[in-house]
Amino acid sequence: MIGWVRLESGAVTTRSSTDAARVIPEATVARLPVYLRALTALADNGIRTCSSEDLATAAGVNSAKLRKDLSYLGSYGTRGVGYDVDYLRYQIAREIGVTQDWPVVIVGIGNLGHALANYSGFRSRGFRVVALLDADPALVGRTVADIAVRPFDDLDEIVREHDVAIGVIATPAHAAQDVADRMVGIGITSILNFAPAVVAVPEGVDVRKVDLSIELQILAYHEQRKANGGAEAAAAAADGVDAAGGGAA
Amino acid sequence: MIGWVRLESGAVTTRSSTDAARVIPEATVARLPVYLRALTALADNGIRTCSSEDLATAAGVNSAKLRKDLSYLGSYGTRGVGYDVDYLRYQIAREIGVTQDWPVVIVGIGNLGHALANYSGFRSRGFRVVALLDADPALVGRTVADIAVRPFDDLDEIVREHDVAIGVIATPAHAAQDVADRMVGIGITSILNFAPAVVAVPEGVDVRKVDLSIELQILAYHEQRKANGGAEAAAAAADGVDAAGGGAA
DNA sequence: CGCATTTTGTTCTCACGTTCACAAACTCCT
DNA sequence: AGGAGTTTGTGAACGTGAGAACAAAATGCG
Repeated sequence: MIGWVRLESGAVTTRSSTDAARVIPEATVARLPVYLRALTALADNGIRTCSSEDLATAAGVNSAKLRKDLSYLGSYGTRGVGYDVDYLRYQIAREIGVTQDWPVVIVGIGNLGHALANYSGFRSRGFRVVALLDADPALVGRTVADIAVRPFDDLDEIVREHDVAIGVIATPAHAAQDVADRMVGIGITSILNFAPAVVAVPEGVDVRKVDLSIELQILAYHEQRKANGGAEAAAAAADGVDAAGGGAA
Repeated sequence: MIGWVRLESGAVTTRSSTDAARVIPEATVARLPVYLRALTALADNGIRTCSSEDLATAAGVNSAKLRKDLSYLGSYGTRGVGYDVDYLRYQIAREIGVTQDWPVVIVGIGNLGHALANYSGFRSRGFRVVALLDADPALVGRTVADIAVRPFDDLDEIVREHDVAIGVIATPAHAAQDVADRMVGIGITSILNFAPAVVAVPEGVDVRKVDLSIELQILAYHEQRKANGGAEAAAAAADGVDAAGGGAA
């Protein structure tokens, strides 16, 4: 009976190139880029093979979680040996979709937009900034990171021309929803929002939010709890609650 | 027997000013700053009272979750009426710890560090940048956001002088672990890491990681799945998996 | 005063994510 | 070839989080 449950033997592999029961949990998806980076670091150090323990250490997770995460992609390791660094790296990159190049537009070229435009990590990881947009006429025409800033109204044209699917919002909070609406209207289906505001989008559009001050506030909360070394903190620590959450990596 | 298990009846309320079984789930802690911002927005619009439904909409969550989150803090609403905006705002701010001012240092004044130093959202939310540090002598002495950039070696002195508990790392990846070690060594217990690297810290130190390209990679994954409009995507959609994860806000 | 209405706070159930523990599978050595 | 040693992949137990649903408490109206 157990033999029948295994999915990668014989008949099943005759499916299309991408294989069977492919529902990767969101938590796993969020860690795949971390593994990818760790593998790249290992490869740069000339390491050809690694165990789940090695990779887990490099990625800052425990090895059981790593193995389970990888198991959602397929069986890319060899028991008793470990993983081939380059092979696994390619498989993860393919799964995430960074073997191809993704064009992105950045809207809002203030402090943060400026920094994002100059951030080399995008380019090196499969993302290409095809345009910088800003509604402020004073900024339009300036060149940032070798890219000319264009008026926000050019969004339609640019998105159509480059077939852009991913947009980055780096505007002040009050402009964020308008920008998002406009992006969605043109067919952008993934948004990375740096503006400190909640943006509502229709179903089918993904939004991820990066909020600098929220991260600090979360740290402040834990910091405050640590500082209150009183009775309640002690009680919490006794339960092992202290190290919970964003704790030791 | 069940009666004995209940924790908040009678005697327990005679504890110290902060009340009893105070274990706020990490997921809730992460949302409190969002509620805080939504409340501030409501207050700015002159709204004095709101229902959980109103606030939930403003914060982009559902009202049941909001009420449950708030219930961990205490009973600050009035049944049949709703919440007093200012009162609730103060309670959340106090819980997070942003009624006081938190001094922070930023290490690494490159693209991103520059943007962070200029980010007004920190100051307005209870965080004060007390120093900018960089190891590069060429940057030291420059002024960014009205703050002079100082050599990294001044870290000890600055942290002691201002009693800094929170450090921000905005260096290149290869320097991140060194900076973190140094920070931890001086007594910093909360780190916000923008460098694209995993930093290991001892227990008791909180690290939060903000990684721009990882966020894009997560979006790329979902984008790729949407694009593969084939059989597997259809099967996933039938399960309602499509909108999962970072989906509609 | 009592009743209908509103809205909170809480309980219950289910789904998701993490961790443990172990069998399966591979290598290496004798 | 066979056994000892390694390491993966996964089943099962556990803990946390989300959402539905409802009881409790407040208001307002007749």
